[in-house]
Amino acid sequence: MSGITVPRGANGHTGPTLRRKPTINDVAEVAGVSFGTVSRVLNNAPDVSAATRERVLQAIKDIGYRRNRAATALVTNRSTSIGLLSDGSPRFGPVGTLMALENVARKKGYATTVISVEKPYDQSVQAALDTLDDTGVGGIIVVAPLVDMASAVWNASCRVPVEMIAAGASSTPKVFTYSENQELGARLATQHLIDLGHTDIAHFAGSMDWFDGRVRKRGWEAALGDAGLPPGLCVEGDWSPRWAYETGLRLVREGKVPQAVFAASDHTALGLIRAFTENGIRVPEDVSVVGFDDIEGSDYFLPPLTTVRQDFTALALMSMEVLLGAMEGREVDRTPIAPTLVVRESSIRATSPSQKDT
Amino acid sequence: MSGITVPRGANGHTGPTLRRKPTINDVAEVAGVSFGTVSRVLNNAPDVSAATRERVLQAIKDIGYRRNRAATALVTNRSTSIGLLSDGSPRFGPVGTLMALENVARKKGYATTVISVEKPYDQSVQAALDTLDDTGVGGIIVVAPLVDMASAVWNASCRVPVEMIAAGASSTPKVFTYSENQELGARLATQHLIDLGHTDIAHFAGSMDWFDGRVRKRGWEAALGDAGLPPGLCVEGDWSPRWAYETGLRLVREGKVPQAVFAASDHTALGLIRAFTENGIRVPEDVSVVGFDDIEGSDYFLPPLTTVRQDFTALALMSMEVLLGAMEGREVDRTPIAPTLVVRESSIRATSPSQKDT
DNA sequence: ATCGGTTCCGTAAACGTTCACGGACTTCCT
DNA sequence: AGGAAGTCCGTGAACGTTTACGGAACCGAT
Repeated sequence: MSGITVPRGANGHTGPTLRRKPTINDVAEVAGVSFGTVSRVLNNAPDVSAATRERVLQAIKDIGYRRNRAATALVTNRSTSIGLLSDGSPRFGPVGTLMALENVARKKGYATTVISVEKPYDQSVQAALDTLDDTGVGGIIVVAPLVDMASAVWNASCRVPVEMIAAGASSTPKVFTYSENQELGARLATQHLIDLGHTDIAHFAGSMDWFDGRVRKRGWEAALGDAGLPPGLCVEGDWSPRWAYETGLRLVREGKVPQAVFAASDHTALGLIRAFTENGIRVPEDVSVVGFDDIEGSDYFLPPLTTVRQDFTALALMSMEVLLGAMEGREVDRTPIAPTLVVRESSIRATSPSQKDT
Repeated sequence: MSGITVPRGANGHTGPTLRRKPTINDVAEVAGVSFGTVSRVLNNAPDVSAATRERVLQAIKDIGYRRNRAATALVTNRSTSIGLLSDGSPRFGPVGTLMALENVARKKGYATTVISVEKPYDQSVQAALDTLDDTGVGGIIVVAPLVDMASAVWNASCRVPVEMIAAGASSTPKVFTYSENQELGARLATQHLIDLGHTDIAHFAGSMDWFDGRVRKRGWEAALGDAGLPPGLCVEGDWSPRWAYETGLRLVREGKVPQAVFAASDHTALGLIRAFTENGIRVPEDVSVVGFDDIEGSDYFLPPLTTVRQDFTALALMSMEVLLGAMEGREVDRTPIAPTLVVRESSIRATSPSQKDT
């Protein structure tokens, strides 16, 4: 089983395989020109007649020539791929961003190589940045929802431009950031509850280890403050339905269930809705809840969830624009994307004045 | 804004940047040896004394040398990265697989470049394969849940080994497949319902455009057949909660709600549970339902969902093993991973004999 | 002292491109 | 007719490695 070696350059599978990758010289030969000319048509340089260009193009097609990226990268010292760095979490936001990023990169003609990092970020981030640099990326976008990870990025050094997508983190000379305006999203959600007549609005926060958690909480506070409302109950969790369920349970046990709650994520909302429902507290009749993320299926929760949706495609588009700008020395506009509120059935007008009113 | 050009090799940002990437020659110079020797220690070839090796290593560290992958790739004609191809869908299964794949690749010392394809697969798949080949990947894993995409892969040609992760698709000489044993997963789910005493077991299927949809349905049929039970109602959808909700509604309208249902995905289960619950049909008291996927939060659905979980990490590990095997001409074991059933509260023992019994 | 064998290291060619030069034609003007 | 100015194309060097080859220095044995 293990003694079999494959000749260099060959591979085990059969089918319509080429014997050897054709080079620029092969093309030159069949087209009857010099390799220099082929190179010119490849980079569509001006100094080549229409006739020979046609001939070369035909030759390229005939023998199935494809440009060797390694050779090109070697001589030009610039690359046609960009690096993506993320924490390994399969969470909704990061993954959505990643997918969208790959999409726009491809459409702009860049390949993306992604690598994810793990827990002791101080080491892993620098290593990942280096690996990415090795593979010849022209720039790097890091999706850094965790503040630990972000500070590792700040401390790291890198030859190529690094952009960080991190809600509410600040730019440094070395790495600049871009993000959705999640604070606005949180304000939208809270304001919606306020507009519905609620005055006792609690927050089931996400983890404060995440920028998203921090900034969503800040938005909630701000909306309340602007409306002249006292800050409601705020509990800080870890985004999980489990945590939300358990603290939801605790709240009903202690008789502290609020009139309305802004949950930092749809998953959080899911957990607390279960806690309430299981105890005869109806959503939205007894308590309104709004989530954040608009994950798949949130429109079919019981009840369908009012939530805020982020536009990952727009985010990806913009941040790619920003990175490309940095790579080419351009300056680009960097106003953040605004999320939108989507109103469904989990939030409803306050019927009675809040029980807590004096 | 556009007249500014950056000197070649430089980039806009400041910080502890290196002026030029040090080469093997720079190392040689500070170590006082020839570049050949440096190359030897880099590839830890035997013919170098401990003393000079140490000196070279120190020099490498001192000037922060890193090997230029493009140059290496150019001369060795083998690469240290593998390509990942997927459809762009952010669905649970594919994304989970992708993340896991990246993880094991990294741990094995391979970078991954991912690219996703869009609708007319006949063209886009071949193009993507070519692009991947261009970037110098040593092999490609395509996550092909859609049968259209898979056949595009079958028809495409590629120099490097291609592996497809597609449940229940067959291998061809050109591309070999690997997958979880999802049919087993579906059997497990259905058998669970049978063990609970249900005899009228319906299937809310996924899309038949997906291997996963096909194979999960097959598993349901097989389990029923093996138990000597008549095939129950089967409706084919598109995985969405919306579809499941609406056909769930139709079923109650037509008085056809079954005793138990195996839903092809958790999202499907979510939709149909809402349809039932809204109409006073209780889950699990009136109808048991089991899902498939174990998505985040399914343990906090109302009620917590019995479902089947796939081990993406194991899947990724195995398929990487298989691909690496193909790249190196080895043969490796290819028995599929078995998913596991996770029993929660949405499925319950049948109380009365099925209403449909004659 | 000479020789064969090790051990270590330097040298040159090659990988497939890009790019700056410069040369051979053609064309057009005076 | 004799350039000058274009137009098109070939040539050579370079990019940073790997690898095969060969040579210098040393060793112990004759």
